[in-house]
Amino acid sequence: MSRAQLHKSYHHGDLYEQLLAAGEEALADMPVESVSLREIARRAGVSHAAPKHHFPTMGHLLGEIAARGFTNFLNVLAHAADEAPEQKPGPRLLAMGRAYLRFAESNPAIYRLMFGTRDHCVMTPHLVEASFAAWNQLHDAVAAVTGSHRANAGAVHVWSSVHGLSMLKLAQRLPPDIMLHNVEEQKLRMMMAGLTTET
Amino acid sequence: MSRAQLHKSYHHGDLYEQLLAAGEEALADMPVESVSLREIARRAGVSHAAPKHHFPTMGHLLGEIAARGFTNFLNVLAHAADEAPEQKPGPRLLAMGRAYLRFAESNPAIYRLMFGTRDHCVMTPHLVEASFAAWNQLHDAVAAVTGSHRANAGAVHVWSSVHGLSMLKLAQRLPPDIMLHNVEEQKLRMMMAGLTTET
DNA sequence: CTCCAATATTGACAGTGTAAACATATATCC
DNA sequence: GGATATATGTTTACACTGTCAATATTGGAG
Repeated sequence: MSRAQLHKSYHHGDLYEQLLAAGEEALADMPVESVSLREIARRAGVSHAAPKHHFPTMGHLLGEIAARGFTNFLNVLAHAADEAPEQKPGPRLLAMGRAYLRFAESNPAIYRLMFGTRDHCVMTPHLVEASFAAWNQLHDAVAAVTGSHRANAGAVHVWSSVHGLSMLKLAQRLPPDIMLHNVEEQKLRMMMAGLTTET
Repeated sequence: MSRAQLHKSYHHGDLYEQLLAAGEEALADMPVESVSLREIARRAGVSHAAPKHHFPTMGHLLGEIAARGFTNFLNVLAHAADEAPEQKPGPRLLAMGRAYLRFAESNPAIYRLMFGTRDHCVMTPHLVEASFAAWNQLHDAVAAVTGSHRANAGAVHVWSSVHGLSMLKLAQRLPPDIMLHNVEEQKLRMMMAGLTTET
């Protein structure tokens, strides 16, 4: 056991982190149905039962990955709002909407995990907290546009819109010739118009 | 083999139909992660390999179930439009929107299958056709409101809205105290307002 | 230095989807 | 009508999965 000490000890060090990283990696570069607990363990260079000591269940591992997805998501949206061409509530919200669509498109597997109908991931406290934080962020951005009355309905309206569009695109349930960039922009504007129209 | 002839012969008769029915039944009354091909075969009273002679793959079976879901869905929406309190394009579309939300809520498993990100079901020709028909129905209902220009963007807008709301509710990604019936109605009205506002 | 708790491995188990080999019933042809 | 081919069942086998129990190794506290 002389030189093994340096490079690779029996105990892994921070397998917890490594498993999360390996999981995100796997979700990013292989078909989602092949992402198994054993595959993630393989990628972390560890036996198939090792994760048990860090996550009671595969669902908990995926839940934690989803939680990270949410906090990353929140940061991306906040950044987008701050980079909006004009620092007023409307343009800020619109910039967040565009960033939302971009996030879903470029992180499809993690996005599905975040909003999956709990087929896989367990509602870990971290996940509840992170997803709630994301909701609050959106809610506040909407409230800045609508005023505090109608903020709830407004937030539901906006989130439904961008989430629905993201999911339809991911699931490829839209006719293939329809989703030109232009249509996406028009759709976002209809969303904004519905928000600010008094009825 | 005297009396067995009457009740249960070796050959099943129409296992194809029975498998679809058993699958729908299973999706309706057990947690989705327990719906396996073998479970469906069990429910149809047949060995686990029997389905192979009717569906090349479990994905194809599920795809066919999803296709049926879509045609049922189309009928429900058409009926709702015809029952709208006022036979004008706006009220008809609104009635369809409400029916959409109701359908998703009362058929959660099949709805998830229909719009799932192809984790499970295969894009069978039937499925492509049925989902395309549903899209066309919605597209026409929207076009009747907006006129043919902006019909594409309008249909994307409407479908995204109701689909997104349905999915968020199914996935329970909305704060639990927020989704009062009132909010849902407000959201639908914002959707309609966005549709008809010239920008 | 010793011993314990933490954390890894190995092996087992029930369950999965698919495929191949085998059995039986139905339909077709002579 | 009886042989036979085809459709459609069953059984068995395989590789894989998530989880658990038993075992091995290690780092750190006393």
